[in-house]
Amino acid sequence: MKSSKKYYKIQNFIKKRIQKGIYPVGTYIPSENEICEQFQTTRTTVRKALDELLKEGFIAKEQGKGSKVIERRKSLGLLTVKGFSGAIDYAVETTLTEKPKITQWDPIIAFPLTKEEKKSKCVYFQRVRCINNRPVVLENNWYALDALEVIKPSDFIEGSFFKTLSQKYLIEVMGADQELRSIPASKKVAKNLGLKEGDSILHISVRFQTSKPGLNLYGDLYCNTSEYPIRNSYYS
Amino acid sequence: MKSSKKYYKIQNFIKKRIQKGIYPVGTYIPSENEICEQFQTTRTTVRKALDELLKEGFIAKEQGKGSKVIERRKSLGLLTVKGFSGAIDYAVETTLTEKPKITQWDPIIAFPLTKEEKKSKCVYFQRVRCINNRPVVLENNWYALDALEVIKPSDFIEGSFFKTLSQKYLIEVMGADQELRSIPASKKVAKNLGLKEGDSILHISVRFQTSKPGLNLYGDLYCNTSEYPIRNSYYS
DNA sequence: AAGTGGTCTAGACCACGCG
DNA sequence: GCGTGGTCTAGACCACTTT
Repeated sequence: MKSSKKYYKIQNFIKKRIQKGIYPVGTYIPSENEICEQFQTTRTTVRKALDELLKEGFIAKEQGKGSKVIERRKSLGLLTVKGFSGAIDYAVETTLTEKPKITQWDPIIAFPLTKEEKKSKCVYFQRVRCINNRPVVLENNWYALDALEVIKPSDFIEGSFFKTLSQKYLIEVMGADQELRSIPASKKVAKNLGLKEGDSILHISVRFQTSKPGLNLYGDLYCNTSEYPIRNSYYS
Repeated sequence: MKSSKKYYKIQNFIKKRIQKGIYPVGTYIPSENEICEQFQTTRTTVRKALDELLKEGFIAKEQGKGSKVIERRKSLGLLTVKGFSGAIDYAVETTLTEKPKITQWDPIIAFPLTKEEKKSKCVYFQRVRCINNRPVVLENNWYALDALEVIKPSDFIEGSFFKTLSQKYLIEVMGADQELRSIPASKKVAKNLGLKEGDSILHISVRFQTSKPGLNLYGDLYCNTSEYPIRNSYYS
């Protein structure tokens, strides 16, 4: 039951300190030798722990210098607006257009809910992402109330739900499934995005899995891609 | 000057044998101890080599059994038609509508070409992907002639360019960048996909990076997502 | 020169799958 | 019981960055 692996303990110890901001982004964590001493172990074990943190995207290793805390990579493959996390940065502003509230599950959700989720009420909120003061993405989100309390509007960190999860609840996004469709805009969505009814927009249904058992975040996004395409990257 | 790392040699040795089919998919590669003996080294080094192959998606480890050769994961995040690599499998048939031929670079390519690519002529081909005999995706592809000879139509393995690259040339796809836009169908594209002009379709611009230096594959895809959405998944 | 991470050795014991 | 991969020890030397 208890994972008594030494490298796992080290890995979690450091991860928690990163999440809590004790090792802030951009700084270096203690050297491998220092960690060895602290945990009374050998470099092989410490390196295994750091390798895991590397895979999870918490640190980057720099030979001759140390292991640097990095911004966790873009919520793991979340499709991003072009430039959002790239070199040419557009200023993306997020507005909370519907504050988190308890409601029923919306049948529009494209993924099957778990038994536990079906039994639970859900929390819903809506955001609009703007670039240059023009709305580009309309985003609806749901999660199970049984898995996480209703988040307060003031808790959104820079409009980001994931940053809130990570920094306030120590929960990380572990993976995502997405479905993409090109559709004509409905009257309602068109109004929200400043478009005409029938204009081509991108509809994304997404399910994010988190490190907290039972907590999935479901999303329903409408994107105006005419000016800012949606982009994503992969590497191995 | 020791030219290369031991684990790297082992890694490449095994990778080549997998690519060549000496270790077919589904079989087990030699045990760690056997590899140790063969290369006169220790398990630490062998395990480092196997860890790399694991990351690259060539093998899966099974405790108590061995390391099994697996189907390389879905071209690394290539967006796939729903069900294509999932449980409910649609039969996707690929038709080569334009055979590979030497031509000029098309300005529609959404990514900047490298200096070497600009100097080179390029190879172009076009395919249509059908489900239930109905066209769903129209796909244009380009690559630099200087980086790879003109591939023969008969060399396409199950309509797949990537399988051809892997099995015939031992080249693997290492990563991809994509841009997605929702657009109204042009007359030409509409005709190819059996749609009306102006219908909403998904336009994907993609650049695949390969393990062969200088070889990138550029793609320009038009997808009818009304019936079969495009899907992708991530995990960490 | 000192400190960091990268590679490697030569062992050990454990957990798991299977006959 | 045996072979497999998983974890771990206690060292060594190298390549790289900084002082």
